[in-house]
Amino acid sequence: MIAEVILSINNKNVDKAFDYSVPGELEQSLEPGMRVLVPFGKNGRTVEAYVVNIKKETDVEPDKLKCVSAIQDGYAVFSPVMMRLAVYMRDKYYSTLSACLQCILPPGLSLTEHKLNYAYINEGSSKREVTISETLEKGGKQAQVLELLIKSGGMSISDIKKTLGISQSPIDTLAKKGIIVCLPVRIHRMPFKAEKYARFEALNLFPEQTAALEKISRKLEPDYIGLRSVLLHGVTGSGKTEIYLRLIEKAINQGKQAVVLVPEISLTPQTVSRFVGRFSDKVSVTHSRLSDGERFDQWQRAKSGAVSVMIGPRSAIFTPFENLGIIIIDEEHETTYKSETTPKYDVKELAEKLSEYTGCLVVLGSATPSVHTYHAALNGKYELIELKARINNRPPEVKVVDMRKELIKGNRSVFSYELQDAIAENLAKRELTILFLNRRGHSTFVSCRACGHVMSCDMCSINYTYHMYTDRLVCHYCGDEIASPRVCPVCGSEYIKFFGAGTQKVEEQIKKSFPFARVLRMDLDTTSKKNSHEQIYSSFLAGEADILIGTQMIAKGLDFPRVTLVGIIAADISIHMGDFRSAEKSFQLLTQVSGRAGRAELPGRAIIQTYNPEHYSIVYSRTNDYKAFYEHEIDFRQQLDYPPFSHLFVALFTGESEKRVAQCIYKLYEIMKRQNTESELDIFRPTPATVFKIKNIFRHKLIVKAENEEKLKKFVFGCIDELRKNEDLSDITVNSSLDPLNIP
DNA sequence: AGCACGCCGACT
DNA sequence: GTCGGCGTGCTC
Repeated sequence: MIAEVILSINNKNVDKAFDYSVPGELEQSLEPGMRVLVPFGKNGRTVEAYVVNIKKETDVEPDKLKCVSAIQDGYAVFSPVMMRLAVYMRDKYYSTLSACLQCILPPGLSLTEHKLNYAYINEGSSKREVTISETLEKGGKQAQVLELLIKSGGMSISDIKKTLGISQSPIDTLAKKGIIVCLPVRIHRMPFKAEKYARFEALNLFPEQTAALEKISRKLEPDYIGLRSVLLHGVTGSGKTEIYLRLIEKAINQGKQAVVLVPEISLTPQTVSRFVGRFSDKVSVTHSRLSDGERFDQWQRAKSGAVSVMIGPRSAIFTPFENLGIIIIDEEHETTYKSETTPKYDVKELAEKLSEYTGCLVVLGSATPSVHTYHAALNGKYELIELKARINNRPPEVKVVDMRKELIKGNRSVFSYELQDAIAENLAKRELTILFLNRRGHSTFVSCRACGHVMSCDMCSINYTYHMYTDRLVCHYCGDEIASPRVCPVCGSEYIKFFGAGTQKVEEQIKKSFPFARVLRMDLDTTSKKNSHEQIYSSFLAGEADILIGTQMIAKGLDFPRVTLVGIIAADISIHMGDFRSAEKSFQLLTQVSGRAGRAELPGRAIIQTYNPEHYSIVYSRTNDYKAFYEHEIDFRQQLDYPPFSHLFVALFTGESEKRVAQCIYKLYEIMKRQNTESELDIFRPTPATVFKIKNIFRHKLIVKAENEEKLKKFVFGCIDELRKNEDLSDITVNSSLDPLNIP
């Protein structure tokens, strides 16, 4: 018997199947999809490997053939479907099969197996206990451990360490002395308790929802033939979640399982509670804040059939369900669905493949679908299903305020008169207000009025952001901090101006204008502590504040039922990002934020402040007209031949020496120019990245545009290989991506 | 990736 | 005459 294996070595040179003979005693138990240990190389070092095939014969000469040394887990960690998916990923994302297989496995698979993680008192020694307590240092660490174990009878080692605030060594010593025993115990860590969640009963459906549900659930019938991908385009509050829940219920009733993908930022207890409230302990959740062991446990629970629904970020697509019935991708337009590390997979593409392999249904949901997906839907790749009605409430009334006119009127504050009045009104009515500020790229910068010098971080090409509480300047890329300058470091002038508005400035201004208003702030600074996010949210919901000021994070995932006014302080930011997708991103963000207003029985309104009131992303988000926005945007994309009409390749070269970075990427450019004989590809001159320096590392990028994805991939990766042959790139990091959602 | 093999310069 | 530089090629 011969096993074909892929080594867990992430290198193109060894990314191929190697044959090993299987010793007789393993023949019975070995199956494809298992992890094994094999000797590899001249000195036969032991390497982990994945069995991809089992066969009778091999072409490898008998004297070369080595033997599988051991089986790792005793079961197949890869199903045939996941193996197939890995092969697809390798080809599609230009990666190695090894890296793809490792990406599919949960982190912590290897760690937990044989670790001694549980300790208890050695029964044989209990009689000697007293004697030992004499010999042990009183109040010493070993004595404390012993005392704890006597009290509890037994504990997990990590808990002992946490409770006593000690290291592993006292425990090891006690174990060595034979006083306690350490064991590997399978402890099922639960990241949440199902019984803590209130039951979430099925809601009555509105006619539009019923129609949508019927259309989609037909696709779950065993005899259904046709398109198995759906784009559910439903405005905020149109009841997409109830449709998801009904579809999952149907899949479960058919003995199938469901994967629900949610952007990491939206993976809040509120989101989870809907699913747990409906399906209780059939639901499992993974997310990046879980430990490797906890994530492994959730993976295990899915594999063993203990749960039928997995909620998680993009990596949850790899949940090892036996009989997957449906994949739901909520907020499908979010850019986090594309991985930024190799293999740079796009989870929507993987879902499509899984649907092809297993026949499962794929449902993409969004109030503001990505241009890419909507275009695909109009071209028959997805069945487009729309929900136009908002349940329970009216859409918010959206006002756009031209800030240029405010300046003419003599209003130099961050709030327009209109927004000020609205806030005052809301305070008087005791209704809740959200003020949204997209701080990214619009940092409050500090400059000299005399010479115009802008204070910026020496290590990153980023202007410092002023933090009022600490009266310091902070670089938001590397975290560097300096004291606020009193005089200009260049010309010595005392006229320093603090420009723009950060959330702190907004908070300060609110407190000045409305001294009695109770204000909460939610941004990176106030949510750095664990659970602070949750605390701010619940305190706002409990009515402990009138106004919530925040960045991105208040736009996503959190439900604010009692908010009737949303103020968008500066809508312009995302419009000027120098990326062909900035209008799309801006439209999505504005629509999302305005949609926070008026989610209960109270009507809501949103005020958008901007210097570009005529920009189409603002015009159409004001009227909440997705279709009109899409038409405008797709036209623009077509005229300039941008995606989805073409594919973009972006190479990012980074390194300590700017000269070397520029030189190397220029060499790549020259190679590309030379090889582009048919002029099929558009190759742009390399330029510094938008942020051209981070922590003293220089960044330059090069973009190639082409119609044919396969040709583009072959071409660019071929050129990079060519460059590596001619040039030592050991001082340069090359990061290449195809159709990235964020251009550096 | 890791390691051995191999073919040319300065040294006990 | 050897020690050691890292280019090339192989690993079941």
